[in-house]
Amino acid sequence: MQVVKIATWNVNSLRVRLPQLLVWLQQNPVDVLALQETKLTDDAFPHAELEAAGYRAAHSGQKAYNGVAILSRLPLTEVSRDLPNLDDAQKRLIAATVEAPSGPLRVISAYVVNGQAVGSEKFDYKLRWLAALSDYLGQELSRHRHLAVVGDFNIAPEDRDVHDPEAWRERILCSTPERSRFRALLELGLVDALRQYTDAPGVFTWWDYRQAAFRRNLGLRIDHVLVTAPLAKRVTEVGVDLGPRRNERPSDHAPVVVHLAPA
DNA sequence: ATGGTGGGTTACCCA
Repeated sequence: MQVVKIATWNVNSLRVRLPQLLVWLQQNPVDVLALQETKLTDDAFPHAELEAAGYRAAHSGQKAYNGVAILSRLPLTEVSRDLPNLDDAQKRLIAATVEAPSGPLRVISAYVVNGQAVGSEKFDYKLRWLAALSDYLGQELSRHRHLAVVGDFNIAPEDRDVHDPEAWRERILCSTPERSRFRALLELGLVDALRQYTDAPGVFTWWDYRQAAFRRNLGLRIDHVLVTAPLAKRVTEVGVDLGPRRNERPSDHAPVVVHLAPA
């Protein structure tokens, strides 16, 4: 049986990032790649280019904003694009079952609401969206033993995930209500794969385009891979690939990659 | 205290 490699990457426009994505997949032939912020309608999704690279894909997108996808070298079944319990026009969630030789793996690609500023209307929408995600994951966990929720959570779970915790204290991405909602996801029975792998501070996945934040490593860890306990036992490696963030015209996020030993 | 950068579209946008 083979190791299964899964990754997640907020590409901030798949139209702009597709060439970089194809290069990255060639160098990092992961089995599954979840994307966020494709910013494409479904009819504009580059299925042909990805198929030529060996990947089929399920996408849920819209014009200009949001958009999530799951790319896979293995068959995808049971694709779902709904977030129950929330009347939401924004395309922020897609789920599919990856039919791996070692057994089915449920993958959910999520682009959590950014929230703009603590206390704003968008912040309220973020908290409601996270509550609906919790409800949905509760249902999914009752059906799928090997499940991974991956994507841009727009939450830095702890101070060690923030370059300057005092400057970010109770600000968007770091506030207590957001961190409580993130902990609630873990309390459903999910494990933060990166934190199972390492206690190291200063592991970041996002750096603002402004103020040369990447060069100065002013980052936050807001992209995550959450796995069920049976999957957590199979995790052998978790890493953030800084390579794509060094590209010209990069996404502001870096990919997170997880290796799973055979079941 | 502000604004900076880079996606998107042509907006009092979104991150």
